[in-house]
Amino acid sequence: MSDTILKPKASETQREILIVAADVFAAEGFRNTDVQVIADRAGVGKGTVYRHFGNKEQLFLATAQYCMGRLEEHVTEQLEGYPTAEAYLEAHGAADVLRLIARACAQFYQQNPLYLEILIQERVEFREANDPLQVLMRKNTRAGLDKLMETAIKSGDLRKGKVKSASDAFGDLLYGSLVQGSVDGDSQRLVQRVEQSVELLLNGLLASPS
Amino acid sequence: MSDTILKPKASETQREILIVAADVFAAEGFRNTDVQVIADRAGVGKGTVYRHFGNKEQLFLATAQYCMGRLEEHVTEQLEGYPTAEAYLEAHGAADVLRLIARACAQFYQQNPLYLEILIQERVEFREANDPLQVLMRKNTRAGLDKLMETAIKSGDLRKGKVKSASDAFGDLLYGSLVQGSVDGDSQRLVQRVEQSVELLLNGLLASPS
Amino acid sequence: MSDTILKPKASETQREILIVAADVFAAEGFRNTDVQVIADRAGVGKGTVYRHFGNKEQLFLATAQYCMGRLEEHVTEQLEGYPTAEAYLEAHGAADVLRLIARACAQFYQQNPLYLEILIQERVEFREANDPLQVLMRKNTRAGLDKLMETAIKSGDLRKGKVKSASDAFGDLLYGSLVQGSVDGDSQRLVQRVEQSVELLLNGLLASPS
Amino acid sequence: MSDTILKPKASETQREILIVAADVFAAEGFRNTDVQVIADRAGVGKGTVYRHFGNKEQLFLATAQYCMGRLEEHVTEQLEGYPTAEAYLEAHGAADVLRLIARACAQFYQQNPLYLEILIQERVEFREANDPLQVLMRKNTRAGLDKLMETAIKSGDLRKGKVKSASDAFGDLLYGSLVQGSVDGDSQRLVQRVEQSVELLLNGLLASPS
DNA sequence: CATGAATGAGACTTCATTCAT
DNA sequence: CATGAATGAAGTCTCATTCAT
Repeated sequence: MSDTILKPKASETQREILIVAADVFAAEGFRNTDVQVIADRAGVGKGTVYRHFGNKEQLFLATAQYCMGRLEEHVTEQLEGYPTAEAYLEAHGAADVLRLIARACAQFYQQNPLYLEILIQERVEFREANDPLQVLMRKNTRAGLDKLMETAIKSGDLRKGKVKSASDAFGDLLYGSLVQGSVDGDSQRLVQRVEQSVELLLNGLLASPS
Repeated sequence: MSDTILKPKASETQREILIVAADVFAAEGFRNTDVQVIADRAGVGKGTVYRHFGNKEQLFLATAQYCMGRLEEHVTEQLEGYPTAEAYLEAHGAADVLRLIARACAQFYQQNPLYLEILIQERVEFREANDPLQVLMRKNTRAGLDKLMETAIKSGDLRKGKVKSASDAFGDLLYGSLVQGSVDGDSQRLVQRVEQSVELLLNGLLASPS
Repeated sequence: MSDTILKPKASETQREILIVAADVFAAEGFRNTDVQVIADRAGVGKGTVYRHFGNKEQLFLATAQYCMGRLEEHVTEQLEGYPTAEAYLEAHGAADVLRLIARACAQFYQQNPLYLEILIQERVEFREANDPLQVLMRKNTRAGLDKLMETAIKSGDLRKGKVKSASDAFGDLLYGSLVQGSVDGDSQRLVQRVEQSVELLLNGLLASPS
Repeated sequence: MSDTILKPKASETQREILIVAADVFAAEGFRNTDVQVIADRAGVGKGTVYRHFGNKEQLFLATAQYCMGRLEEHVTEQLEGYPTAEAYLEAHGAADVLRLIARACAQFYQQNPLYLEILIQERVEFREANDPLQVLMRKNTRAGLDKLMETAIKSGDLRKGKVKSASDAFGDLLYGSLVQGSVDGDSQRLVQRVEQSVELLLNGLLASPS
């Protein structure tokens, strides 16, 4: 009300709502979720939720964004002090940086299985939206991944070929492993599954590559 | 009144409803879909839909099953006369059978993009059901895939390693490519994307595999 | 189809339907009852039910009439050979004929508790109908009861007073005992309860009647 | 906006809904009643009705409870200043207290004929519920009635006999008279009918009691 | 700014009734 | 005469959103 500093009051409330919303959306699904439930668990009035996020859809998008942010933080933390994945690449080579990224994602979702639901649901519910979050996120993430692959191909670490195809293959394998891994119920072994899949992608399935 | 054959009327009606339902569910999403719309587009009363399928959920599950069946048919058709993928494997080797399966799936979903939505939605809406269709399908599909991989590893076509991991990697890459490929909007190039990804998985990303 | 005698075929089917209908209506209530269930349990098509009884309401009314008929039969059987209650009255006096009627009704509903539900439901569902069955039945039953009371008063068995009041009191006590007795759950002791109540009505509650 | 007292708003709205609901349920019957109609006549949205009462069944039960409460109030008012029926008994004797109770009930339902329908319907629709309102009410009402009868028997006012039987007879006669009295259409003479029936029960039908 | 009572459009589902076979 | 698939009106209940306090 009269904070001289920077009234983190509002954003504090927003954070709490988002944390609760992530749980509820993940557990119930977007359509199934009753905004009243989120308000109740967050200890605020339903009107407050609407005041902060406008409507249910924007609340979900904000929730997804929050989850993505948490994932990014976690991946960055795993870089062992290197400021960027690019820097890590130069130091440890292409294979290790891809291993690290994949493992970091798997760890995050193994620890926060519900957040994976958010990722999947956004795909279903907002596929037609002009700027579904994932598409936006992908532009960033993909740009980074493409640059990484490009560097790794130029350095000779990776086989020559289209950068885009390599990024696609890595990204799709990772996405597929995370989603299917969580479906198969062994969300406890998500890291292991992803690590093994990435290893196979790196080295190839064939005994005698062409 | 003057049908040559004797009324396969009931199952005929069911098929028509399922075909319409696949379109509507895919276009609108499960929760967004109004059963009335399916009934209207199928040219039947709403009660007829409920008479045949019990409720909206079972209608969706039947729709998903129908889509899966169509996919299986398509894949089988691609086997160039071989009765099973196993037979194809013996004749053409592991690499080609995996290429064929992946390409067949990609072709199918490139031709029927909406059916991919059904696949994805089932994952979201019925993740908690005891026997979501996908889980059941996976048991079959996976059993076949595992057997294929096992044979291919024993024959020396594929690198030695866990059968399960190879199946996971191939399945996850395929699933991820299909889903992400459709998201990225180039559902027109789904086949191309999947082919390139599978090629990379077969031969490995690394220039010098370990 | 070519019975020389009197094709009880149709009425046979009707009887079966009515017997089933009585059970279902009693168990589920009129509004809750699905005609399909009656058709199924009776082993006939739903169309057959409608062919015989026109609509659900008429089916219920026919069912109620059937139950009333069964009750009348039972009461008549209890008259120990006397053709009418009137005849029984002359032979045994007013007290015994009232006891007999009450006991016979109680016996019937104790043996067929479900039929009591039919009685009660008709009151609720068709209270506004021009000729609810009960009203019609009452005209007959009441006419008989009134005549009985009139005779008994003239003979000096019963206290002088309005015939109508005596009939009302007896009928209301009987109706109330049956309904409340079934509610209280001791439908096993319906006979006992009715007998005791009738006894009290006959002799009065007061130690010193005015 | 300028109410003198501070919004008993919620319970006020509830009361209004209940009053309307009593009318509609009584006039249409439970199954026949459309909640929308109640909402419209009460001048509120349908959601408001559901917000306050949960579902149609609970709304009906609340309505029945409200009616019972009104009846109790009315009976109490008739006690001419005596705090309880027990007190009235001591002052005026058994016969008069029973007359008073019966007359009070008859008066109430003669003035509010629709409420009688509620009483009857609850019996039909909720006969299987664990705690249909009537059963609960009966426990209270019956406990009071039993105590009254017990006192009256001990005092010598009433004939010796089972307390339970006396209560049953009085209660059943009253219930039967009210229900049948309303059926017979002379709801205008309900009081008269009940008074005469009770008089007969008190003094007995027989000219020469045993 | 927060609240939560009120709202009403919207969706699922049931079932009495019909009618072509 | 019997059948049961088809129909669609009708009714219950939910929940996103608003707004007066």
